[in-house]
Amino acid sequence: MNDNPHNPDVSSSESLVLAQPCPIRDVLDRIGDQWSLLVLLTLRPGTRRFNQLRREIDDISKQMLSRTLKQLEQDGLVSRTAYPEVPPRVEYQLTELGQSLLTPVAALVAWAEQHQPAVNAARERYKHTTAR
Amino acid sequence: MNDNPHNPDVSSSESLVLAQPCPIRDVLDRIGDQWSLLVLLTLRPGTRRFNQLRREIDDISKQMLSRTLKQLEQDGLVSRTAYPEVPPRVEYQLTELGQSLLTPVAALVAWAEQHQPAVNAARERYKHTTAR
DNA sequence: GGACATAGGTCTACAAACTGGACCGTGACG
DNA sequence: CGTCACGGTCCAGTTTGTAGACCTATGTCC
Repeated sequence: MNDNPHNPDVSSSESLVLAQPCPIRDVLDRIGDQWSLLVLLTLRPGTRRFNQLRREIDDISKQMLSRTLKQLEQDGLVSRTAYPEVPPRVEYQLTELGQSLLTPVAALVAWAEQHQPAVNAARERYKHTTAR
Repeated sequence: MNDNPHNPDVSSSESLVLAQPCPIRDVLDRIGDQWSLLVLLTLRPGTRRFNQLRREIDDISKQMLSRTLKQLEQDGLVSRTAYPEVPPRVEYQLTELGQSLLTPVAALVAWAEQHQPAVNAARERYKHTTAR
């Protein structure tokens, strides 16, 4: 399969750093799951309760929020505090690790804000130049 | 609904910056789709052909790679050059915009590498403390 | 005291997204 | 002359996400 005669020396020209068990993949798979970054960003200003997060993110389903929070907690990015009251009260907040992640994420958000016009322009251009 | 005695003044404490039509969501939805960042990172060292990308990323399906590349091209992050040869040759490379995005992404990757032990430790801890 | 609301979930159908493999057309290799 | 390779697309089947009913247990209203 990889001893292809047309394609000499493939293995050495490809870096293959992203082959499955690597830290980049590992972390990217977590935060690149549509919701995690959003939750983290929403927690940036401070502690939030479950439904509060849901309202702020607005189009996340309960199940996904629940699952995402559980993962973030598992990864040590968010801490969960449940108060044994009725109705229950549960507070989520960033851990130190979670806050440290927000630094690079903030850079990403800054990029998004800064380059949004360029992206939109590219999209417009694509619509016009597309041959299909 | 928001006159909950435990939760005074909810509406004013919620920032709601992430309500749907916002640049953050817009860009995060693109790059947070499991594959886009990976493709971008794989293109970082230079031009790549379709199947070359597929081999380097290794567990991406043809369809998703095709779709992801199309989106990245649409957003002006990647350029596509098809040579009318047989068998066809198609080269993808980062645009300037795409390269500019890699700066904050690299910061994220650096975070991932640096804090991977902490994340793994948190996962271990979770496994032990969990009551279920 | 009985109905109803409330917070934080979970469970269950149903819908959307993703996967793996077949397929396409044409030229080069064996 | 059969088979492989390239860059895709298309289809069937599996996985993932969604909306909404439901749960627990108390406080509030009447």
